[in-house]
Amino acid sequence: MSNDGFKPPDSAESDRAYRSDFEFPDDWTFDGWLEDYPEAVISGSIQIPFNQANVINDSAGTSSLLQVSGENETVRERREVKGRYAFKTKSEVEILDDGYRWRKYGKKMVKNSPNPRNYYRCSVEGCPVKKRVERDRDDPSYVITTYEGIHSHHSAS
DNA sequence: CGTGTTTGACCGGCGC
DNA sequence: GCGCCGGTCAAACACG
Repeated sequence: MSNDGFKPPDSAESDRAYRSDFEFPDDWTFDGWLEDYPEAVISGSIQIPFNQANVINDSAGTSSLLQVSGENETVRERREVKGRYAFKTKSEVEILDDGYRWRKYGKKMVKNSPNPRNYYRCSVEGCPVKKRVERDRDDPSYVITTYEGIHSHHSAS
């Protein structure tokens, strides 16, 4: 398996240096693929459950890759800490259909990155889930999506 | 009219 | 304090 586009951190400290705008706490861990977003779409219209994808953990078990081959081959990296999930997806499009409806509520330029960060909230009334979408500043062919919170519902819309 | 986007203002935390 | 920085609000706007 190729790790192109993703360099596993030697330590939490070096990883934070590598991606300093992502505030992963020191004790962030990988603990399995999303149960909360089982229907996430990888790219375009290709839709597969996460648990059917190929999962690769690094030796420390602190990060992982999700690799899916197909006509739109996509590599994803996922990290999790305390209900916050970050994915790195190789994709030309930033609007990745993950099965939920989102309402954009903000957009900011972040320091040291030429790319804006977009803020979305789940469209379902009262649902607390938010996500951020931005391009990887080091490799703009990747889109980083960070989910926060647990849906208060199960239907996608 | 219903829903979602755009965009500058606003706000709170933090370092100096 | 003050200013920077990231996150959110909300009024105006777009579009079916």
